[in-house]
Amino acid sequence: MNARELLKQHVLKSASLTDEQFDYFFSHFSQQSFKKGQTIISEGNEVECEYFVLSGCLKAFFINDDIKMYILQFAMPTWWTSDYNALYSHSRATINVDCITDAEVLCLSNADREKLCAEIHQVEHFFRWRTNRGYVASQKRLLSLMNNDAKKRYEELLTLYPELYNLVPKHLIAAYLGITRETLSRLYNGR
Amino acid sequence: MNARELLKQHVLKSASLTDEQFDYFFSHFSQQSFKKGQTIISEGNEVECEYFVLSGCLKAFFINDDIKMYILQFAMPTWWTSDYNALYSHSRATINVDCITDAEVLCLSNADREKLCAEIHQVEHFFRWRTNRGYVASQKRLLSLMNNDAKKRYEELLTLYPELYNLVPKHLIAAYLGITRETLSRLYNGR
DNA sequence: ATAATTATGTGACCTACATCACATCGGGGG
DNA sequence: CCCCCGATGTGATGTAGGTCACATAATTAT
Repeated sequence: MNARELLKQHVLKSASLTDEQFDYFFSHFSQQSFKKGQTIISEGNEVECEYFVLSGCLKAFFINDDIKMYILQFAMPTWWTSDYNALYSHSRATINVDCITDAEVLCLSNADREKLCAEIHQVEHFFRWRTNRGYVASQKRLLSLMNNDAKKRYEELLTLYPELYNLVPKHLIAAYLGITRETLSRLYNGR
Repeated sequence: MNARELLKQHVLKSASLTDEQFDYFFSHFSQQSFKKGQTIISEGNEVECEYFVLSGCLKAFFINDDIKMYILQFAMPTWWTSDYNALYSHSRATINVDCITDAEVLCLSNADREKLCAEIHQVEHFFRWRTNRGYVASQKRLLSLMNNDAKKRYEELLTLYPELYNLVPKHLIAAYLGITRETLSRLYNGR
């Protein structure tokens, strides 16, 4: 499926746009290709855009003072990602986004999103629901982090996104779960 | 300040409604009063409404199988709360909301919110931004939970919301931080 | 193909926080 | 006014997961 169709099917799930409206909406996106390992957003820089993943897999992550990485989000096809804190508040990025595999994305600028939301009520509706779902998912992950031990969180992740198992190196899975790669290795190799 | 003015000032921060629009918007809210300890949403029941806090302090919390409580959110004046997962997906509540102090709230039904969002573009805009901010806050808390130890999280919480210190019993602060009351006690009484 | 990274496994030991047990304090209802 | 229960403090001990160290397998670059 091409970029236009993939985005269209995704958007129409939660908003009803006419064909003309969608074409206008789509005209504000630019397609970009990245190689495995390339950085899309890096800490300290301005953040202009959010990204809709067409193919491949990205990660949004934070590096702390001890150079430990924590992964906020994996982003696979039809997922959106960015440093939303920086994007919404027009501040510098505090997280990074890069490519776990080669990837293609559609890029939408903050200014264009706001313009489109103001111009087309249904676009605003779409973005409200996208964030609603993100918010609920984030709350669930918070609860899981407080309530479940590492093993349960690992099983939960693989149940929710089985495709990650082969796609993503284990030390990144660990960084998502909030544990070390050693602990993760011990979890599935029985202590 | 009365309920109408408090909500109006809150809404106008991120949306521009005319006086008539706001009056219409406001007419869909119903005011309710609760006593300390009263339950507003309880696990297993249908969730109809979300709540805008006028006065007092609520907590949204989860109780796990071991009867341990985890607090997802405190809600103070001008904050919104509900079980959004249940509310949005029309399922039964998996979390509870009750009153830490006597409280007054404005109650808006899910159906009315959607109706208002569809009727008034600026209302949809308002709710999009409200959730945007909630999403960013939730991501920050996730990072903090993974990256910082209990002491740092405690200091962070008190810096962000100093009013909680006198308002909320310590065992609830602990339940928010994801630690036991004993550990919290040891943190600020130097081991 | 070979060298150089990068990812993963595994042991020994350490630490933050949990658990359990019991003491004390303080405020609201009878 | 007193009693009782919820909130808090504190010690002794248990444990999940972290840290460090080193070995080995799998990719990537040359």
